[in-house]
Formats: sequence, structure tokens, C-alpha cells
Amino acid sequence: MMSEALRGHLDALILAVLETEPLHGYAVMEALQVSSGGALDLPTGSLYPALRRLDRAGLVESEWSTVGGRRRRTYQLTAAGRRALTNERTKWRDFSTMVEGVLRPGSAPA
Amino acid sequence: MMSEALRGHLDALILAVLETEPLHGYAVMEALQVSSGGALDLPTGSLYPALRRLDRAGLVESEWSTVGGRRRRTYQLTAAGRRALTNERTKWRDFSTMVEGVLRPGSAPA
DNA sequence: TCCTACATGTAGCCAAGCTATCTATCGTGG
DNA sequence: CCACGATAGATAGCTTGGCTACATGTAGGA
Repeated sequence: MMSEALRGHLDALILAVLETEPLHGYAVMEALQVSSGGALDLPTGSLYPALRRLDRAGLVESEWSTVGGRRRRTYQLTAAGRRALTNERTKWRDFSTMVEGVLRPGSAPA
Repeated sequence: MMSEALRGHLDALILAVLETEPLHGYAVMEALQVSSGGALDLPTGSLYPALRRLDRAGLVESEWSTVGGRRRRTYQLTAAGRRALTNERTKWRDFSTMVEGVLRPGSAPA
């Protein structure tokens, strides 16, 4: 849907929903759906690789558990993850300001 | 710099600077630098392929000329290009609203 | 029994922005 | 005179990361 646009911003979104509490993958998916007002319907083929990427980068850490017979891998932010989130928020603000400025109509010449 | 973040948004930015007047490639580059407040320093390896893409998509059309011994290819928006720009603006607004909503801190639970 | 929701994961595709490189003109400074 | 920076255009090939499609398995309801 907004596939191409998401590039480079997904990590920030995932970190953001993990900020308030640890969540397992599927719950991250649902949290993103809710907090995006239904706009973000992330396929599992995007979500799970992204989580592993964040894991490898040391921004989240995971722990396995079994709830109701189903295996869950629960992720929580590391200290580095929280720092990264702060940084991502700043980068987003800069980026969106930049786009807004260019997209705004009427830098009209003579 | 903001390389990955730009993905999927560059076309909109280019269409935007072409809205007020036709420009040749190099001038598009400069216009983007100015209207982004210096934040966007697009390499030619990004710009020229993007312009050709927009051309193939029928969103701009080009015309060759020679000014001061230098060959210029000047691009201007087509009707479809203007429609696309309007559409891109809407899509950007939706996208940024979505990201803003997810990134905003404090969807805190109990 | 079958379908849906829950839950996790991978292989391989593809688009698009980037680096590096190339060509060529013009003006300026050493 | 020559080197260099700004102007002007272009392409080959790399890389990245989100997506499609697929695979696996449990639980619960129709």
C-alpha cells in the first residue's frame, strides 16, 4: 500500500511501539495497526526480518515463552534501542520538515 | 545521509520543484538544495535516473537546448504530472500523519 | 472437519537511491 | 597555457530492505 514510502522508517515505528512495554512479534503487528489507525497492515515477511535486524543491531533483545500452547518471542528495547528511538524521532522531524518545505506549493518566481 | 529515508518520496519532490516552472536537470538539483534549506544534496546518479523514470511514466516531458555551449535537457510537468503531484501531496500527508501517530510517545498502557 | 486467528519464520524478487566513473564546455586564477 | 571548479548530462553496478509466497504448527469455533 504505502510500501515504498515506508523504506527506512519501519525500524523507528517498531522501536516506538516497543517503548512503552515489551511485545511479541504478532503483538507488535497489532500495536502498529492500532497506533496507525489501521493504515499500517504489515506483512509478516516485513515484520519478522525487521525484528531480527533490530536484534542483531542490539536495539532490542528477545526472550522465548509459551502461552496457551503457542511459542512467543517477546522483544524489549535495550538502552541502545531507547537512544536509537530518540535519534530516529529527531531524524524523522528533520526529514518531514524538509519534505514539507519542498512539497509546499508556491516557491513561485516572478 | 538520509538516503534510505528518501525512498519513494523523491519523485514527489522533483515534481514539486517543477511545478512553478520548467527546469533542466542541474537546475532541479539546485532548486531542491535551496527549497530544502540545504538538507538535500542529490547526487547526479540519483537525479538523472529519477528524471528519466518520470519521463517514461509520462509525468514530465523534456526538450533539448544549448545555452552557452552547454547542452541542456529541460523538463516540464505534463497534465498527468500535475495530477500525480496533487496525489503525492495527499499521500505524503497521510503517510506523515501515520508516522507521527506511531512515533508520538505515550500510547502508554496501565 | 475446516476455517480463522494466533504465532513464527525463510527464500527470493524487485525497485530505487547511491557510488564511481565518464564525457564535455566554460571561466578563472596561477 | 594549464589546472581546476562549476556547469551539464549520463550510465553500470551495488546495496538495501520491504514484499510476495510459502512453510509450519496450535487453538477454538462453526
